Amino acid sequence: MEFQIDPTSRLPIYRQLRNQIREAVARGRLQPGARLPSVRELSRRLVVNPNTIARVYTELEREGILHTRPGLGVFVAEPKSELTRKVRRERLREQVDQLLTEAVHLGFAAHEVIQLVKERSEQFQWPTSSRKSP
Amino acid sequence: MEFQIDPTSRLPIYRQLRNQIREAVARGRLQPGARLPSVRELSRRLVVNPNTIARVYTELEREGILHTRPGLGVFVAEPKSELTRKVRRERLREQVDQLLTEAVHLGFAAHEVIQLVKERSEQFQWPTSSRKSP
Amino acid sequence: MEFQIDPTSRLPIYRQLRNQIREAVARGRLQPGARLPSVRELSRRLVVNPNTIARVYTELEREGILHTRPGLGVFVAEPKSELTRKVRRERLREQVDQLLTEAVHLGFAAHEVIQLVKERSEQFQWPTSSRKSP
Amino acid sequence: MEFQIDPTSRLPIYRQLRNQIREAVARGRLQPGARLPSVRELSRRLVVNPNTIARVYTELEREGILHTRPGLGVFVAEPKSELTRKVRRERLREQVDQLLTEAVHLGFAAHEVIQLVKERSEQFQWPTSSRKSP
DNA sequence: GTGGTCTAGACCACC
DNA sequence: GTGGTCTAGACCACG
Repeated sequence: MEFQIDPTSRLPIYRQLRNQIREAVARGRLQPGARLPSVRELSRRLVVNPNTIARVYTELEREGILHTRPGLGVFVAEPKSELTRKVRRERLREQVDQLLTEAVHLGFAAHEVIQLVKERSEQFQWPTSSRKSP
Repeated sequence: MEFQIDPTSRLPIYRQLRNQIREAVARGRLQPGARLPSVRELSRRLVVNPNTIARVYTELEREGILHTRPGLGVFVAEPKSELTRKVRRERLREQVDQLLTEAVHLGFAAHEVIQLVKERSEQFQWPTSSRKSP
Repeated sequence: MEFQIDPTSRLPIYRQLRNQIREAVARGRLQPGARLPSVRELSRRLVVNPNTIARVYTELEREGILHTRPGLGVFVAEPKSELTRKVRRERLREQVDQLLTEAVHLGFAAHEVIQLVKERSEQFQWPTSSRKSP
Repeated sequence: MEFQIDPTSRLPIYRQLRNQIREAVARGRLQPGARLPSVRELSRRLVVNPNTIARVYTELEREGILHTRPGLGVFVAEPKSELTRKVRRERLREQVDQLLTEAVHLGFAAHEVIQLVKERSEQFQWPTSSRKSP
């Protein structure tokens, strides 16, 4: 996996990296069980303080996306969602409204947005029916 | 227009207000030419520092969403996007990928996301200009 | 609120503090809306690095127990649980089994444990029926 | 006895195994006098470093739960607690408060916790000694 | 080797 | 004033 940090971005480094890992997992480019670079290695590679990398890994572990095996490294966790259906639904709705707001201001038409969502969704790895979710 | 500040949100006040105005415009609840409350009035109504309100108006003016007519007030601007099609398309794609990433981690299926986008899009006011689909 | 750190404990400082805040909230000694000491103040009081205090506050915010109002301080959040009933049940069961294991090894009888749970439970602030939980 | 190591757990291996043995003894699934697998054998079975197994046995021996008879193997010790009633009581109280704190934050009611403690307690093997209730 | 914790001190955004 | 982010560098626990 290639991760990239833009130091000129107003988005904090740890958020940039966190987003990239989240997306890589969602696309299936990082499969469950895959090992991520060690804190120290990624720190050297991105020229970022090890604490910052560790923070990203810790946060993603608390989100249930990664898991740490002490002494061995950090790995992609099996997907699971422990949140209520209601909460999950609400979060999704917020994201959708945010997308639509942006789309209107960018001057797109509704059908263009829907079309793009359909296209891009093919590049993501959607949960199978056996997925553990409420 | 009723704006609401949620003090329990981790989102800064000025971002909450900015988002609400952006969304109100995108939904057509604030039409081009509509006058917004004065900085002083909104400041009183929301119990928020006037500097914070002024900052929001300034930022939205820089984005081309609002327009200040000195001595008269702040108004919703005519929609226009000075960005090239390529840049706008790229921004939309980023937003879509972000939505899809979130959706996967929340455990939704692709068709559920598409369905929700369709539903919610009916509540927004899409441009009527001569813009064509890609 | 009086918080106390035992530097000789094998439990990390941030965990000690985190547990104390969690318990204070659960007992109702810290009510929703109450303001906690600022990072810097608590840092001085406990002679602990500000980063360590900030870490505790951040973690408890992500657990939904505290919330931060930038520039104003950190406050106790309204109680809510976004987890599935199943997950919550499972977590409780684990805690109970852990307690019972400990009790057996300490040489207590079952009725003594149950009696103590009843007694101590009166000192905690249990959710009301209107509590938002799945 | 079947012991299981969950490599996805954030709990160190030696803690997982230690907890499982403690719990098995408390439930009576490992009776006093029972022989545990040798370090070497358990190491092979769980695919875990022998040092890690040895560490667990050593710790549990220090706790008085296991007893090593050189050349013969490791055995479950007779239950005894050398702690004063006061210390034991205090430890139990801490565990109970920890459970109740967790329960409140998970959104349970007091009677639900008490009910679960009663239910689960039937699966444990309580001391039959002459100890009396307080 | 791995990650986890803590300190010290800097700079920024928010109100 | 408040919290948020980042760096540098130390020490410990784990396997």
